[in-house]
Amino acid sequence: MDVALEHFAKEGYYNTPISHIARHAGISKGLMYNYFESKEDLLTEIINRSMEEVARYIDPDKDGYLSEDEFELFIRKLFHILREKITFWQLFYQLLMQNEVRTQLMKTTQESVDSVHETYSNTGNFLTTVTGMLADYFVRKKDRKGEDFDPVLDMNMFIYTVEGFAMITVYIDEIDEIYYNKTINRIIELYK
Amino acid sequence: MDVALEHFAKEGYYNTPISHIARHAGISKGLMYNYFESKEDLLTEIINRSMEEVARYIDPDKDGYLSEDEFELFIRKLFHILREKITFWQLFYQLLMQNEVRTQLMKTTQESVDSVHETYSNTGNFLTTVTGMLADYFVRKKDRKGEDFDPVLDMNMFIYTVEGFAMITVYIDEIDEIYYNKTINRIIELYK
Amino acid sequence: MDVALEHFAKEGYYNTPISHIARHAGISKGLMYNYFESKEDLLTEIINRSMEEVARYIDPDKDGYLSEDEFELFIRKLFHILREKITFWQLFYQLLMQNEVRTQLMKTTQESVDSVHETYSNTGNFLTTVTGMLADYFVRKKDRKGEDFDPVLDMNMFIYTVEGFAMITVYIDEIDEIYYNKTINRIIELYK
Amino acid sequence: MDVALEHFAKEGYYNTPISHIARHAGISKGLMYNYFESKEDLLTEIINRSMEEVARYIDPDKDGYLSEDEFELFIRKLFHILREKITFWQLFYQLLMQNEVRTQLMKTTQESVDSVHETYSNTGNFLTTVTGMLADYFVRKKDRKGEDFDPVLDMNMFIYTVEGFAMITVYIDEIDEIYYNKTINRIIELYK
DNA sequence: GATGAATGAGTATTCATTCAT
DNA sequence: CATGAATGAATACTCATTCAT
Repeated sequence: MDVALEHFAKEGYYNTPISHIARHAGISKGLMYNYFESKEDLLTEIINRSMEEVARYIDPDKDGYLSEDEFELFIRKLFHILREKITFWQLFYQLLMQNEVRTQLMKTTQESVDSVHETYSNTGNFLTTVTGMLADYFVRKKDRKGEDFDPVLDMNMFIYTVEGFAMITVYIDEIDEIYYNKTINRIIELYK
Repeated sequence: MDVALEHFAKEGYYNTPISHIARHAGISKGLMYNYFESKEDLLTEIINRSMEEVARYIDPDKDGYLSEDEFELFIRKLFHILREKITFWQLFYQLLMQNEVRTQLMKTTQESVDSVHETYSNTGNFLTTVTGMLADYFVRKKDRKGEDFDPVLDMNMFIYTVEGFAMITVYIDEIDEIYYNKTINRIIELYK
Repeated sequence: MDVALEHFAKEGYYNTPISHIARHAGISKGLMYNYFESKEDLLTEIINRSMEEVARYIDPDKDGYLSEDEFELFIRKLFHILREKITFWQLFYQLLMQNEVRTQLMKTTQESVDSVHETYSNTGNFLTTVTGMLADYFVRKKDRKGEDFDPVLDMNMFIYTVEGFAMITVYIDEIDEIYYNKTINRIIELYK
Repeated sequence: MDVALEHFAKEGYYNTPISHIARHAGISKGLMYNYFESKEDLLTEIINRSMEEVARYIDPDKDGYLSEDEFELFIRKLFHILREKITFWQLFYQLLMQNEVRTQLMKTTQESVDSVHETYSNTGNFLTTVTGMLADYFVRKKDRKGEDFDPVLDMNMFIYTVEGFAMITVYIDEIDEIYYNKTINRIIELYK
C-alpha cells in the first residue's frame, strides 16, 4: 500500500499500472490480487487507511463542541498531519479533481470518517471531515464579534485560506519552515 | 478543441479516448491527426489557447506596475474569467495535481504566458501568471501599512485565499451568487 | 467469422483465445475489436448468421401449416443443412450443453429466428425452431391414425430420434452415406 | 468430487476454478493437490467413478448375451440411472461436445469400461459402453423379424432415439413423469 | 495431512497512432 | 481535406500449480 500510494501520488492513479507497483514492491502481479480485489479496491484501501489515521490523529472532542483553544489545536494538528502524510494528500487532491472519481470518493470518505464519529459536509476538500463542528464554531463566534459579523462569510474565508494553503503546501517542492509556521499563526490570529 | 476540453475536464485526460472526441466532434479519428500531432499536442493547444485568452482578458498594465485600483480590477477580472472558462480551470487543476504532468505543464504555461509578456513563478496555481507583479504590489503596500507589515506573509495569505476560493468554486456544483460576490469584496477589502 | 467458427467448434468457445482466431485469420488482435465488440459478440454474430442461413434454407410455408409432403421435404432439408453447416452445429450443441450459455442462447436463437417468421419452443435442440408447426402437424396426424394415437408421444419420439440422429451425425467422424439416407427414409416412413 | 461434479456440470469445466471447488468443499486449494494431481486428473477421477457406478448398476450379463427380457431390463435400468446421476450426464454431454476433449475422454471411458469388462465403440454417447452386446442383440432379432429386417438400421434408429431422449431429458428443466415412462415403454415396444 | 502465500503464463480488451486511399 | 481499417503495445485481471511451513 505504501508503494502504491507513492506511485499513485507521483504518476497518477490511471498512469500507474499494477505491474509497476508489484515490481517496485518486490512481489508478483498475481499476489497483488490476493491482497486486493482490484486496482480500485487497492485505492479504496489506501484512502480508508489514511483517512482513519488522520481522523485518529486529529481526534476532536466527540461532543461536537469546539472551544477557542480546541480550534487552535485543531488547526495546528491539521497542518501537522498535512505534512506528515503529504504523499497521501497529493493523491487525495488528484482524485478530487476528477469529476468521475469525486462522487465515489466522497462516499468512501464519508464512510471511513463516519466510522470514527465525524460529521461531514460538502463545503471544502481538506476540511470536509469537520464542517459541521466548524459551522457551529463560527456561529458562536458571532457572540464575540458583534452584529455585523457574518459567520458564513468568515467561515468560507477561513476554509478558502486553509484549502489554498494546504493545496499549495502539498504541491510545492520546498517548504519554507519559517513562513509555514507564520502562515499557520496568521490563520489562527485571523479566524480563532 | 472545445469538444476535447469538455471531455478532458469531465472525464479526465487519460480517460478520454481520441475516438470519443472525434465522434462527438463529428469528424474522423484520422482527421484529428491532421490538426494535432498527438493527443498530448491537442492538450497543449487547448491550454495555450485558453491561457492566452485569459491573459488577454486580464490584460494588466504591461509596465508591471499595479496601482490599488488596478489591483482591485485585476481581482474582479480574475474571478470573472474563472467562471467564464470554468471547464478549462477544471482541466487545469486536474492536470496540476499530477506530479508528472505538472513539470511539463509548467513549461507549456510559461511559454504560453511569455508570449503575452507575463512573468511566472512557482507560488500558486491560479495565480501563477502574475506573481512578479503581485510581489511588487505587496512590497509597495508596506509603505501604507507600516514597519510591522510582512509583505511576503500578506501576499502568501492572499494567494492561499484566492487559490482556495478558486479551487472550490471550480469544483462546487452550485455557486451562491451572493456569497460569491461577498467573498470577492472581502478579499479586496483584506488585501487591497 | 468462418475462422472463429472453426476454432470454436473444434477447441470450444472458452478454449479458443481471440489471439488464435486473429492469427489464423491473418489479422491483428486489435482489428478483431473493430469488427466485434467482444468475444461474446463474435459468438452471437456467428450464431445469428448461421441461424438465418438455416431458416432461409428450410423456409417452410409462412402459413404455419405443414402438409404431409411439406413434412417430408422439411425433414430432408433439415438433414441436408445439418451436414452442410456441420461445423456450426458442433458449436451449437457444445453451447447448448452449458447451463450458463443455454438461457442466453435460447434468447438469441429466438430473436434470430423470429426475424424469419418462425415459431419457437423449448422441446428439443436441433428442432427448436419449428416446434409450433410440428405440434400442429402431429395433432392433425391423429385424424389419419385413429383414436389410440397419442400425438404428443409420437411427436416426442420423432423429436428424440431426430435429435439423437443429428447429434451423433454431427459428432461422428465418418458418415456412412448409405445408412445416412436409409435413416432419413426410415424416419419419414415412421413419422410422416 | 461431488462438489466438483456439481460445479463442472453447472458452470462448465473450464469455467470452474479449482478455488471455487475447494472453498465450496470446505478445504484448502493446496489440499486439492494432495488428492488429485491436477484439475484434469480430478475430472478423470469423477468420470471414472461415475462410469464404474453406472456399469455396476446396469450390470448386464458378463456373457455378452442379451435376452429379450434382459434387453427390456437394460433399457429400464439405463433410464433409471440417467435420472439418478443426472448431474454427471450433464457434465458428460458437455465434455462430449468438445472435439478436443472427446478424444481423450474416449480413452478414459474405454479404460474405465474395460475395467468392468465391457466393450466399447463409436456409435453413440450414452450407449457407448454396450454397443457390442447390442449389436449382437439386433443381429439375433433378425431371426424373429424376417429377411427384410435390417439389423444395422434398426439398431441405429434405436440408438438415435435413446440418445435423443437421454440428451433432452438431461437438459430439460422439468420432466413430465407420465410421458417419461410412456416414452420408455414405447422404445421397448418398438425395439425389443 | 493441511494451509494459503506466491507465482507467472495466459486472456480479453483498449487505444494512440499510422497510412493507403 | 478526409476516412477508417489496421496495428501492437499496454493493461487489468484470472487461475492452475507449487511449496515452505
